[in-house]
Amino acid sequence: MDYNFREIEKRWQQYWIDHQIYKVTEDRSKSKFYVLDMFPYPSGAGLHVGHPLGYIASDIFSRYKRLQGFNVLHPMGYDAYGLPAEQYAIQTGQHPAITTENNIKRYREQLDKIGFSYDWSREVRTCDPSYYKWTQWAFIRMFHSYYCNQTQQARPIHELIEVLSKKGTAGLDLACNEPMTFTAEEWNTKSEKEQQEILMNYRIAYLGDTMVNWCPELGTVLANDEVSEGLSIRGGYPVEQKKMRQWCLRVSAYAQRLLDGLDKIDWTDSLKETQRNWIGRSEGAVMHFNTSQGMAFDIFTTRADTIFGVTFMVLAPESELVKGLTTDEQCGAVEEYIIKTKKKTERERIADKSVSGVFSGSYAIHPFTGEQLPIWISDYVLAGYGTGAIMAVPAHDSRDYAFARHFDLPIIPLIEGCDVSQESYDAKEGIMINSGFLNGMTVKEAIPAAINEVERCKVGYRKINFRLRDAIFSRQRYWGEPFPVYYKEGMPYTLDESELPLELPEVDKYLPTETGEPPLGRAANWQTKEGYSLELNTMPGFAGSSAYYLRYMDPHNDDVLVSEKADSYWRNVDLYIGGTEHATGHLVYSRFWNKFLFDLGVSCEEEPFKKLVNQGMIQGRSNFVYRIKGTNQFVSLNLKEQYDVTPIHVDVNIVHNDILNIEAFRNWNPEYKSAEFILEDGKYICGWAIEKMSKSMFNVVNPDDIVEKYGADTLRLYEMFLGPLEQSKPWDTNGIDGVHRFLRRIWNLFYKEGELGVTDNEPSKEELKSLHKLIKKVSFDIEHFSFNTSVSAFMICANELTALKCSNRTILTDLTICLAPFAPHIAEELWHVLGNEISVCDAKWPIWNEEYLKEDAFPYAISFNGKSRFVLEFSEDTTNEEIEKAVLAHPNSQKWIEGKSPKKIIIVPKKIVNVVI
RNA sequence: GCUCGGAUGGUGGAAUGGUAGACACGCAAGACUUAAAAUCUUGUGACCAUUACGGUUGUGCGGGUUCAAGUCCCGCUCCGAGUACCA
Repeated sequence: MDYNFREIEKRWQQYWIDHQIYKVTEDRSKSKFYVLDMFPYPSGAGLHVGHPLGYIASDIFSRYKRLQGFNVLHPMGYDAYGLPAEQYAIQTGQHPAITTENNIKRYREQLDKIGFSYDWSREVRTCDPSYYKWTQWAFIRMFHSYYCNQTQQARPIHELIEVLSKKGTAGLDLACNEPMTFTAEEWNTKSEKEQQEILMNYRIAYLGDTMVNWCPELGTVLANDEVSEGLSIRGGYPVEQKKMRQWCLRVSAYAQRLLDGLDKIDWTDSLKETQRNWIGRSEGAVMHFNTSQGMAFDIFTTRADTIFGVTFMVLAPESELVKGLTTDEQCGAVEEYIIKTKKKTERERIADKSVSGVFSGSYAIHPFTGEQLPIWISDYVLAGYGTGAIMAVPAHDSRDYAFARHFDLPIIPLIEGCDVSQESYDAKEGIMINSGFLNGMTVKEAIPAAINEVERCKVGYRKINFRLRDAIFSRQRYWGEPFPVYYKEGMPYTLDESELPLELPEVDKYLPTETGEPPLGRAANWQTKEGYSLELNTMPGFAGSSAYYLRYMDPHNDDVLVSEKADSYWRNVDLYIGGTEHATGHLVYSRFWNKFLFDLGVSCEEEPFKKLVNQGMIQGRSNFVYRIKGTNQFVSLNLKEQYDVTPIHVDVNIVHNDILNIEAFRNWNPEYKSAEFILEDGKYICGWAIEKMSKSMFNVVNPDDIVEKYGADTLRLYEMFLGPLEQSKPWDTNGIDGVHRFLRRIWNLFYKEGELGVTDNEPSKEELKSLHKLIKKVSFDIEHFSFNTSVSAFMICANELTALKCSNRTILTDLTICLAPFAPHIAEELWHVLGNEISVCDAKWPIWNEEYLKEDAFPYAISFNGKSRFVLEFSEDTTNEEIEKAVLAHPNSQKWIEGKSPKKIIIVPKKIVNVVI
């Protein structure tokens, strides 16, 4: 019987469905293990061969854990809301729900072919009302919560209302937009609307006027992580800064906890570092400056020690302070400058490194020297960070230095021996000079000393600042979760939780209304609350993906997001596999969202993802043919130098091992119907290059084609064999024959000349050794995510057992179990061939026996002065004296000793003998 | 600019400080075939030698630690990823 993977894979996939092999329940008699993939956005292009890489790795791990006796939760779903479906809807009028549904169907077919062990009964889709009910529910809870900085947790807002009505703001430390102080009497005399406005300052989900990334092309605002270098991540359209009233989530309140939590989770250092940079904690001081105008303002600095080097102040053009600090005679110039900077898109502003600015006309007063410091306005200061104003120390900050040089402002060096004639001295090292009470201190001593003095003189206070901004949560789009919000006298109120889900209405077009309202403004007869109008924005993409891992625990529960029973059993994700591209988006929002739910008592773990592994990207490997210019003649790779040629991308699917299938090429494109070829050795050899996998490069490899040609097991093994999981690497179908041959070799251990040839005799010593070496290696490799080397270990073992002509039942049984996580179909088949009734998924992972791994003799590399020369074998109990004697007496040694007597002989047991001459 | 990775044959990649190049692709030779494919066997870093045994050299570059360095330390070069007027 031959290895007929098509028949085998179809049969066992059906068997797994029929027997509900992958369905899991909360079985408290077993330890749980939760393995999660980042769920995909179902795009119209379908899966290419790069997408399943992480899924295969997580599937191997889940299956391995299950074989070890764990109760494994391994679910899958779809991140179904997103821009591409909506853009497609705008162009074609096709409802995004239909596009999405079709794409999901396609994804599911593709995934099913690969043989994953997902419990599909737990599937979630973010666009499904029964799912987004809980996204809306979490939003309502955020709206009705505030964040207490003293206890570092979210609390229900009614508790705050009670405190405010009794004590006012006295003694409170709350996360807010603007610090406020008022008494209980003041609070109690305010109207409902005024009270609501005040509460908005404290809510975790709040409506705020903030500078947002506005993308005119997409007609929506975007979050910081959706923008890179002034362009939208989706589509690459320019993004500009605009002030808008938007829903925001107070992620910044959780900054310290998000930072601290990183120490408790098992993620890679680089990913943690990326999050630390994104959170951007910096310790420093807020300092208070009075001005010549009488008005005062605050700045933030991390270098309070450089206070004596301040020679001017700078405000961001968007800063509220600009108006009050501009003198009448400078008014025109300032206005002109602000208009000019506003016109620049974010991208232009970043690209434009030239220095610009304008003098406001007023002066700040130095808190220690009383000196007058001119106040400038420049776009190198950002409104969104700190207070939107800085003290400029040109000697020790490169940006201030460039500005000072450009406008010819004074530069005062503060560190002994530093040379500021060409550039600023930014390093925090050296001895302070020109700095009053700080003189003689090192910079490291001066920083805290300066802050202490600032606090003592009451000109400022110690402050920790975070770069992490609140998340902007509104999108002016159709295809997203509607907000469960209605407006009464211009103030937002949430729907009652019993009214959820608020379903997405139908619209006639997926474009903004004529009056510029979001697409939901087109919804006719949308349900309304007592005649009040509903919120027309929708939630962003990350809303639905922020708590999906909790919903998988209890996906059909209509009463709660997740029951206490399910949550307390599954707790959090033990292993999360996905790409690094979510480092500052999804992985921050999810942690925030989960911490909020933790504060609410909904989630019992503060961190959602205990261990996280990033799989690398799979790039494309493009193939080229070389057309001789002006002809329809193509020349093979190694002859192309003799001609003037144009390289042309050719579909990698009609190229095998870089050899072009000429017939397929002629049929590929009518243009090449009559193409002629200059061959080498009768073949046309193509050139190649590593590029992004994309349609336009004709280098997309579809997993379906690989499965059709080689089978799912070969695909799974080959994806792992390609290289280390975490590394980016190009897909190269060349080489897949190797793993396919390996599977056939395994098959041939069972079948000899078409007959099943498994025997029941005692396994030999060599067979046991080969098998147990494999068990040990594979167990170790899976735990360390070194799947590529475990595939190699399988190949070595198969080669050894083939050479030993092994057909032993006990050996083959354990081999089959080891293979099951990697190649489940063939393993299931062979497992049943061996006479087992249950699924191989429920077998028991074998444990290696060190007894079998014992060596009779160990090869010792015999080295002279550290250079290996030859190999001798010694048994474990050979004494050092005997080894020395044997080495020196060996005829090969004479050449290296050259008659001298060795100075020293180092013997490392089982490894090496080094003779130092 | 800053942060974090990485650099090993023709290719993908192995290697707890201890025989560098496992395993696989490719290539070459051979076996089986009328032939091809498939399969199997052998060889395969480079250079030198070849009757055999063998020798020299070799993990981006330059130093260092060590009996011993691809691996550890210091200084570079190049490549990749993330981030960026964050005060």
